[in-house]
Amino acid sequence: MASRSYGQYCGVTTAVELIGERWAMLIVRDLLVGPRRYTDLKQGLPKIPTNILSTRLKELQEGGVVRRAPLYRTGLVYELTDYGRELEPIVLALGRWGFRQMGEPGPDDVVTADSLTMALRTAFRADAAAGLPAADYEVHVGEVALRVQVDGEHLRIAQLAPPAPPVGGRLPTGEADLVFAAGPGIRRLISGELTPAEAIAQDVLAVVSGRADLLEGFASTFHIDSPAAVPAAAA
Amino acid sequence: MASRSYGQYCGVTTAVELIGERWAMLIVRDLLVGPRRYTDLKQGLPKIPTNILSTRLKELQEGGVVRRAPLYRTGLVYELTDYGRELEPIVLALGRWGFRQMGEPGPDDVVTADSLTMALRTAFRADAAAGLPAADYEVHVGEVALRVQVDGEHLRIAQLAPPAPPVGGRLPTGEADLVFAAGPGIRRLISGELTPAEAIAQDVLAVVSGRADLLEGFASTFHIDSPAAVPAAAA
DNA sequence: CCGGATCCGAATCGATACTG
DNA sequence: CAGTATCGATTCGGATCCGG
Repeated sequence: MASRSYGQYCGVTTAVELIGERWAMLIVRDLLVGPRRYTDLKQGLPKIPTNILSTRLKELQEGGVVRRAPLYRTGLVYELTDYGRELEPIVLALGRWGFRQMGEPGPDDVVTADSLTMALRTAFRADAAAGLPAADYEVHVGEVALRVQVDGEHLRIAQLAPPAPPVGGRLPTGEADLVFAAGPGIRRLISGELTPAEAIAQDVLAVVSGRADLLEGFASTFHIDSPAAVPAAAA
Repeated sequence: MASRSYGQYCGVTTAVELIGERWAMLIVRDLLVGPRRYTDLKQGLPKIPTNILSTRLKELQEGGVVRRAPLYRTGLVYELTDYGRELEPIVLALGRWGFRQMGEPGPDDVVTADSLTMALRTAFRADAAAGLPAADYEVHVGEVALRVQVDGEHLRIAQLAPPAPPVGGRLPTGEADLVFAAGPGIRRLISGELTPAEAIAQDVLAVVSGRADLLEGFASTFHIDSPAAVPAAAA
C-alpha cells in the first residue's frame, strides 16, 4: 500500500495519490454529471474491469472524494462529496486541454452519455452564449441522445434514454428547436475545423428536424480552439 | 500499447492518456518550474525508477507535452512545449485541491525544491499580496532554500543551491528582509491552522534573521483555506 | 438485474545493475 | 550525464462466479 506513495510532501503529489490512479479521474468525470449506481458506472466505462471499479470506489471513499448513499429503499448510488465536487473546474480544464490533442477515434472508441455531457460542458462558451437567443437542441451522437438547453449563460444538459424510459429526472417537455445527429466527427465542428455547412456536406452531421440555421449558434456556443499547432514530436 | 487506451473518444480521456500515467504529472510539475536535465528530474523525484522516468519522458514527447532541447555545447534539457505549459493552471489547481487533504508527512516523505516552489505558487494570493508592501523572504524547509520575492501581484521564486560546498560559499543571502526555517509543518501555517506566533511557539518554524513581523505578511500572502471538514470516510 | 468478489494470465512498475 | 537491461513484485484486464 505504501508502494503507492510518491514519497513527497506536496499538494500535487497528494492530489495524484487521491485521483491519479488509472480510471479514477474518469469515475470522477462521470460522477460530476450526477450520482451513479455501480452498474451505471460500469456501463459508462465499458472497458473498466469490475474489480478495478470496486477498488477505485473504495479508494475514492477513503480519500473523501466519493460517498456512498442509499437510493430509495433498496439501491445504492455513489456521489461526489463537496470536496470531490471541487474537482469540477479541474476536470473541465483537463477536458479542454485534452480535446485539443484528440485525433480521430480509434475503431473501438465509444462516446458515452456522461463523457459527451462533460465534453459539452468543457466546450461551453458562456460569453458567446450570452450574446445569442436561448436555444434548445437535441443532440445525437452514436447511441447517445442529449437535450441541450442554452439560455444566456446558463447551460442545462439532460440525457435522453434511448433504449429505456427515463429514470427519475424530469425530462424537458416539448420539442427541441433543432434536432441533429452526428458521429465522433462532431469534434471537428467544435474545434472550428469545419463550419456547420461543411460538416453537413461532409456527412459528419445531419439535421433531423428543426431549424438548421441554429447550427451556427451551436457551433459558437460550444467551441474549443485548436491551437495553431499541437504537433506530436518527431523522433 | 493499445492496452493503455480507455476506449473512449473524449477530451478528459485523452488528457489522462497523455499525463495520467504514474509519475507523469509530477514530471510536469517540476518542468513547470523550469527546464530540467534528466539528472535533475531524477533528483527531484527521488523515488522514480530511472526506466520509468525514461519511458515517461518519451511518452510526454510523443504527446507533444515535453520537448528535448540542447543545452550549451553539451548537455540536454527537457522542457515543456507551449502546449505542455498550458497545464500550469491545472497543476496549480490540483496542488491547491490536494493540499487540503494533506495529513502529516510520512517518515520517508521529502520536500524538494521544485515541489516547494510549486506549492508556494499554488498558495500565492495575488489579491492579498497586492495590499501589502513588497517583501523579500528566504525560506528554508529541510534541505531546500528558496528566495521568495513578492512585489504587488508579482511573485518570483529562486532556488538557492543548498548543498553548498564548504561553509564559506555564501549565496546571495543576507539581503532578504526575513530569513526563516521550517519543517513540513509549514503546511499548518499556510492552512491557517497556526498563526505565525503559534508556529514559532510550537517550533515548526524559526526565524533565522530579519524582521520577524513580516511573517504575518507571508502567512496572508501564501494561504490555502482548509475546508470546514474534509473527512476521510469511515469504513 | 444489482453489487460486487475471486481467480489467473498479461502488462506495468520498482529496484538495482550496468553501459556509452 | 543520460540513459538501457534485467528481473521479481504489483497491478491491471478479462472472465467467471456468487449472494441478495
